Amino acid sequence: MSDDSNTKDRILAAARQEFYQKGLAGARMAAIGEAAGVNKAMLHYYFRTKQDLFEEVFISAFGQVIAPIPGILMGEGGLMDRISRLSAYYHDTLTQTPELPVFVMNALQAEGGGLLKRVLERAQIPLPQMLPVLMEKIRAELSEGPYREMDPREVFLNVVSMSVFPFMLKPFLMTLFSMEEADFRAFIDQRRETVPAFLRQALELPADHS
Amino acid sequence: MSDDSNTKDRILAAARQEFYQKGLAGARMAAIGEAAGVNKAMLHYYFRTKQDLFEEVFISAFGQVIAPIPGILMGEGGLMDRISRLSAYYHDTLTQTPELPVFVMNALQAEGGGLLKRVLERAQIPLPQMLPVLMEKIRAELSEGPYREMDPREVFLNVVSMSVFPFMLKPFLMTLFSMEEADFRAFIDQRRETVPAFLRQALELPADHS
DNA sequence: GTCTATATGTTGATAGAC
DNA sequence: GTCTATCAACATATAGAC
Repeated sequence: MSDDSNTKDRILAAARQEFYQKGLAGARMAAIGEAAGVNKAMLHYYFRTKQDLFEEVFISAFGQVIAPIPGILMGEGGLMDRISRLSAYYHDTLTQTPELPVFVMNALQAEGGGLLKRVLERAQIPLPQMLPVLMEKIRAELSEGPYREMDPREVFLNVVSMSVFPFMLKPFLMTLFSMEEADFRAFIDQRRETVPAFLRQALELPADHS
Repeated sequence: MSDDSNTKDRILAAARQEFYQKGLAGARMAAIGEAAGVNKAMLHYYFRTKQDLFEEVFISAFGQVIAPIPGILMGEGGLMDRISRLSAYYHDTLTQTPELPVFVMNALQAEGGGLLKRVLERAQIPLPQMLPVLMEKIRAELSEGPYREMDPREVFLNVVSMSVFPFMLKPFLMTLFSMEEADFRAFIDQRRETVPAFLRQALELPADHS
């Protein structure tokens, strides 16, 4: 697939770096070419325009963020187990690529609704169709199991918020808490355990003492 | 202060709109001028360069996001009350300006650590000095009150994550959950109550039944 | 497929009249 | 303070040789 000896893939990898950090408007085709070890002209040979190259990168990033959701949340195990798996998935993905969420959300905010619609059509992403089913499943589990009453959309939202947002705050946290790279890593790593525990405490009813 | 009959303030207001949505690189000086009802040249008359104008806007946005934290979390009342007030503050601010967090975090990611350092020096923001005191206060309250053991930084992080991140997901949520503007508003408004409740359940120890 | 050279269009910024 | 006119500096994109 993404072979580094393949020119097209080297360009894509370089474009990812550049777009992730600078966004569509801030990215420079020359910088991408240089990082990929080829001339600017090659970028246009493989991907007609900057916009096209950008959307290729965006679709892949977008997929990384939302494609795994249905598989994880509709998969095996109890509700809390699946929630923990989703949280762990984001933790692992974003540990490797912490710039991902800011890139995606900034693109969505800057390029307007058109981008999202185009991407949902082009890339076959099952989430939009799955989501109502998913929410109904969670709603049913919440009302059966020993859980507090909650809007299933809010459960979903709280899980994602606590799992993803701290990575976006990385530059923030490092400055405010006087952290080095290793400190941040240690801090964020402990959340791999504490986030699911926190969610469990918030969602589960306390054991009956009678 | 920000008087609409004042040219400088009209420019600042227009710049905010433009920078919030498009970021530094994507924003156009011509667009800002047009929105402010003045010529491009005026922007340079009041704010020498695009970069200067941007940093003016960024500092104000950054302050809106973090300046109120010490006052709220060091203020009156119990821990849960102050946490609820912080959550409510973000809720109200971001209801009016949902683009704010993506703008701030994108700027931080794109412009690198230099921006943050410059801003913390220029704008007198007390948070960095206050934060250790704040964390120690929370730590003490957690160990005294009927709360679960937790890293106070994580408490802080979870509060902010659940309060802020959903606003960043606005375009996402509207598409995925098939919401109109009014639907989103209703959904996010209910969180003004449910988020503090969720946090309380996660943090407080269940009442003793004996 | 890959490069050099160049066309073409924007954009931030300034000079200077009013 | 505000405008018009203009400059200089990129940056994307293409043409064409190898």
